[in-house]
Amino acid sequence: MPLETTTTAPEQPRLGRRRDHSRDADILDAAIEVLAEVGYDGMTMEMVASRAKAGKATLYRRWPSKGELVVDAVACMKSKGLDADHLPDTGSLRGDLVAMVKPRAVEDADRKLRVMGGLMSVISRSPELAEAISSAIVEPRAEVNRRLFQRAIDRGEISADCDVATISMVAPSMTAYRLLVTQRPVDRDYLIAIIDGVVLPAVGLKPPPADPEAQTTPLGRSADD
Amino acid sequence: MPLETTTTAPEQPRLGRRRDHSRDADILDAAIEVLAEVGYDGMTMEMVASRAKAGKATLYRRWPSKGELVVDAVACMKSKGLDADHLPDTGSLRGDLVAMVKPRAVEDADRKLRVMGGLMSVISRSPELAEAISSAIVEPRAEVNRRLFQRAIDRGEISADCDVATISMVAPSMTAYRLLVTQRPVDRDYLIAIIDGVVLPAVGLKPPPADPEAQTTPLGRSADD
DNA sequence: TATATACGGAACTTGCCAGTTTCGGATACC
DNA sequence: GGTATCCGAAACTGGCAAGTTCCGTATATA
Repeated sequence: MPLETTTTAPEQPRLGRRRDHSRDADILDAAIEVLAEVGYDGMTMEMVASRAKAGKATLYRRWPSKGELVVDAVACMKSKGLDADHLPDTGSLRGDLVAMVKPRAVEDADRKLRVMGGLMSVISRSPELAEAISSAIVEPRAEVNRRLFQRAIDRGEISADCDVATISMVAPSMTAYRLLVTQRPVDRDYLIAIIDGVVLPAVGLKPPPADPEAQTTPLGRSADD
Repeated sequence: MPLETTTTAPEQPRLGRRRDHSRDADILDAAIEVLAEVGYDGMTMEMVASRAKAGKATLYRRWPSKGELVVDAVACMKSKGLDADHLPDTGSLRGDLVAMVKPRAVEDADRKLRVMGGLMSVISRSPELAEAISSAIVEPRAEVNRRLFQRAIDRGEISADCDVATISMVAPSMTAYRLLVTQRPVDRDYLIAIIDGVVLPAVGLKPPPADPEAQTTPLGRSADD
């Protein structure tokens, strides 16, 4: 959902063409792609325009500056990905956490992390961008985790004393560091290792004993995607 | 330790002045400061020169390009900070971990993390810079943790089965995320919360019961800085 | 069909910054 | 003291990218 781009109530032209707002999404998607690849400073308006098969002027007709286009593009990522209101309930915390590890979700998180990395050096100097990143990337991810842990508390699986705020950040932090700093892949095995080796112990749960047969978990991989 | 700046064996001038290599450190320190504040792309050679009270030409007499100056500056941070060969042994893993949490060390880590954040978007496109960051910032920090855990294994305090490689990354990852992404302070309380709430449980240790009197820990704060 | 408008593309202006050159002054060596 | 060399300061060059303007074309409305 792009932010309001026309400042005042748009006087509709009584003749001719209207602004084609369907192109906005293409442009924002192109911006996200470029951001993920080369970062904020490496990104040029020319790159975004050509990737969206648009003219540079078209970009400036809709956004007043590169900075605002980027803020808008980041905000646009909010809608995509996971929805904290419809989390599948597997009956156990480990089940819930492992259920989050699906190729589609991993891929989405990967892209968001790369975008975040490309914006890292700008975050500290642009409160608007920092806010956009927080509400589009950081908070949704943390919120999902918080709900999963709260649910585990509610069903009596883990103690109500545990520091949910901190533990919700374990997986996001470690995946970000792994991908952006050490440049190693964040794949299913790594995510399971974090769940079983760090997150579950932190809430006082023992992970299941290592199964010599299955690589990761017997019932982790589900049919959908 | 700056890398070799003169390419060939330097023919010493038989008359006049020699190059004043004592200024190298000032310039590299200035570069680190600027990097921490505005990042790679925000940094200009002009900024570095003026902060080091040097001329821009002086910078280019010693480093052939901005990129190599930055790689050298990052490599220079390696020597500072903790030394993995002389870690104090408090007799327990928790004691060792808490002993790392000293104002001087926290401040040093803070600076290194900010520099890393300012270089984040460049890492993926410059293997040399990635290597410099890894060997100056990432590896030393991880190595210290690995030794502490290995020592705990050796003294029989924790199981030899635990995933040292992964757990060594918990604190670095979470502090980096906290400082660079959520922009909240990495202070003593936060570090202790990670140690007691995440790291120790992950290796199968129970943290000491909460002491209603002390804010953090009874014997954590030591005399030396 | 006529027209007003948005479109893509390309030329253009402007400002910044990497990197270079020049210069007068300082300093160590002979 | 003479001289070779390094220094800091400042002027300069060249390229690149943000942002603007212009133009021929496409298209939705009347």
